[in-house]
Amino acid sequence: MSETPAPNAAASPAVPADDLLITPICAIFRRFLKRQGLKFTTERAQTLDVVLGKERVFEADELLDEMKSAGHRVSRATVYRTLKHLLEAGIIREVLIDSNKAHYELSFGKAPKGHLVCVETQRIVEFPTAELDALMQRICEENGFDPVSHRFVVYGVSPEAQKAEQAEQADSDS
Amino acid sequence: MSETPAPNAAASPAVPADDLLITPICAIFRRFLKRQGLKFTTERAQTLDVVLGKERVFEADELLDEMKSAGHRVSRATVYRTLKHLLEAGIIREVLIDSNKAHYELSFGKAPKGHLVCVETQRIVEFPTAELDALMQRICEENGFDPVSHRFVVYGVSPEAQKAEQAEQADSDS
DNA sequence: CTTGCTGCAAAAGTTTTGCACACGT
DNA sequence: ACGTGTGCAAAACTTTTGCAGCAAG
Repeated sequence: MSETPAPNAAASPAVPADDLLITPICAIFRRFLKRQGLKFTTERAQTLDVVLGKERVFEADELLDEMKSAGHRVSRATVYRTLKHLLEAGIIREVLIDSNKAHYELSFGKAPKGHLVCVETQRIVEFPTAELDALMQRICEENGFDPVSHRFVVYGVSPEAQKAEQAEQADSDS
Repeated sequence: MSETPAPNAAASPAVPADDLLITPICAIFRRFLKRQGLKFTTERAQTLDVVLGKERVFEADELLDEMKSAGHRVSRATVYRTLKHLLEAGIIREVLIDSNKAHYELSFGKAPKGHLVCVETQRIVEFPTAELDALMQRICEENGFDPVSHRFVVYGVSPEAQKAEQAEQADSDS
């Protein structure tokens, strides 16, 4: 059951480049489904809708909660199944933040981002990764690989957590 | 229950730099444990021993199997508990390969490595990441973070998998 | 109508934990 | 002796799956 991680490459054959900017993502998803002999159901539409509202990294359970809050009646199973399709359609991509649960982000049309994660508070800051794309190319060439995507995660202690730590120190001194 | 990912930084205060090259890792682990008021047990020694033999990325269950093969009687629970301590001691680090299970590698004294993963065969190639250390510094400075570590994973299609794919194409043409 | 989809509940896979007993220091 | 550690089995969590009824094309 080892899972193929976010095959962004699948997005390229999915939609002609020209359509990328003018076609609503919803239509793109519908086309993707049709091409695979799959159906565009209410649940899938609602899931996509909530996903499109996400500006940051999210996880499956969080998405489910948000959908229920939005008044959509959808099962956990369906959310997981739909996330798989959104991955294959290249509309979202997987972000590796920790090894316990999957994290996703909207990827449509956007360049891959780096993620700076606070090891104390789990706060996540995104940053652009222009130089990493070049590095990916080079590494792949050197090893005969065909590049698909890359992930760069930096772990550190956020300013907030640093302050909290200092406060703790002061406490133990008293 | 969110888990702190491989705090490599914990390694620095653990052992004076001079000892790094002359002290057996076993002694370093023992010291680390003593400092924390923990005990150096047979099971922990055996786990460290098997871990030291690993040249590549490994996972918890794989480690347990290998230990049993080596004739060590140890429980799964103890392996997991010991991995936590090895992480804190900075002797191993976590490698994010997929979001279903944790992967580790021996990190002692070694610079962080990048990983090139084949999305088809899961084969992993390591590569050095000198330029990424500098990038980590810069990103952390820009955001007021205190750098701890970083992970860079590139996904691609390995030469083997490319060949297999071409063979498949040829098949469907016939 | 035919085929795929949903929800439920159960299963599967990894990691954690409570408890009684055993072992380093 | 004291305070940790260990093993076991159960629990916790995320993700997957089988199945019966339901809905899209």
